[in-house]
Amino acid sequence: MPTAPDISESEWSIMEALWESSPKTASEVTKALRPTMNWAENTVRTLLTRLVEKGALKTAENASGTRTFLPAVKREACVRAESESFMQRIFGGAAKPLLVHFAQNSKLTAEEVKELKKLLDQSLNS
Amino acid sequence: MPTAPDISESEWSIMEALWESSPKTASEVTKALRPTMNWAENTVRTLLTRLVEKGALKTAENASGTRTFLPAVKREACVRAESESFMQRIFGGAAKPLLVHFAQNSKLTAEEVKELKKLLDQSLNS
DNA sequence: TGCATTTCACTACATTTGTCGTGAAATGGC
DNA sequence: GCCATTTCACGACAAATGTAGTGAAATGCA
Repeated sequence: MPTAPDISESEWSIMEALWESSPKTASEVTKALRPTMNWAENTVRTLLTRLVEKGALKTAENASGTRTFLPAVKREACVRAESESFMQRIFGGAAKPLLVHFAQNSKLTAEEVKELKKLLDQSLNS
Repeated sequence: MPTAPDISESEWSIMEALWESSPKTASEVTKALRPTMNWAENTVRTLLTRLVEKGALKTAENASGTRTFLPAVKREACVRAESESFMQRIFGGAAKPLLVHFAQNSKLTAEEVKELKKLLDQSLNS
């Protein structure tokens, strides 16, 4: 399994677009992101290139001979890596204070609370 | 209240040392961090200076005329800001998937689970 | 088949971050 | 009062990030 590479904030947007649906050409990625990030196509291309260098994306030829991009690492793995590093940085690596923080600072519906409590229980006898 | 400034990873270590106990002189901070980060004193001084520029730290003279540093922003505020930005970046701003992720990926004791469930309940009728 | 458009590989350039080094200025001891 | 030590203010410099621009090459269409 490929170790999740270090993905910067802008790069993360690119990854999201491709995790959501891939493969995509550079201009398709640009279009997909157009509503949120108003990036020039070259900006997107630069980020795509860097992500390929980092091993976060792979490329493939599509029918019309142009290049397409697709994830080389699973979103879940990257989320885990980022989460781990965040927890390390801000909460000294401890899950509990982190969970306390978000439990206290989020407004959740009764439904969500029920669901989370169930998950917490399951995390015990597994 | 001062908006929490953007604090980088290395800078965060400095802040922790000062949140934990302040004021401290530059060399005191260096010594405090020595076990973990093996930074040259000048490195620490640079980070201290940058943090003062960013408004994250204030300075004061101590008895012996040398400068001491102390936080200008509360840890809780910075934690909140970092957490918010992390949640935004990785979980699209939604607390539930974040909590789900950490609930599933952490090994918690029965005690901690109980405590967290209580907090979740409280987050409802508040 | 010649031109307009798209794609790409390079280069660029300002900021931020991580890590110090230098050299002057201030201080504490003797 | 003089020297060794500390403290600081600045400058330095490479890597990572954000955000493109240029110019050549490939393609699609009239």
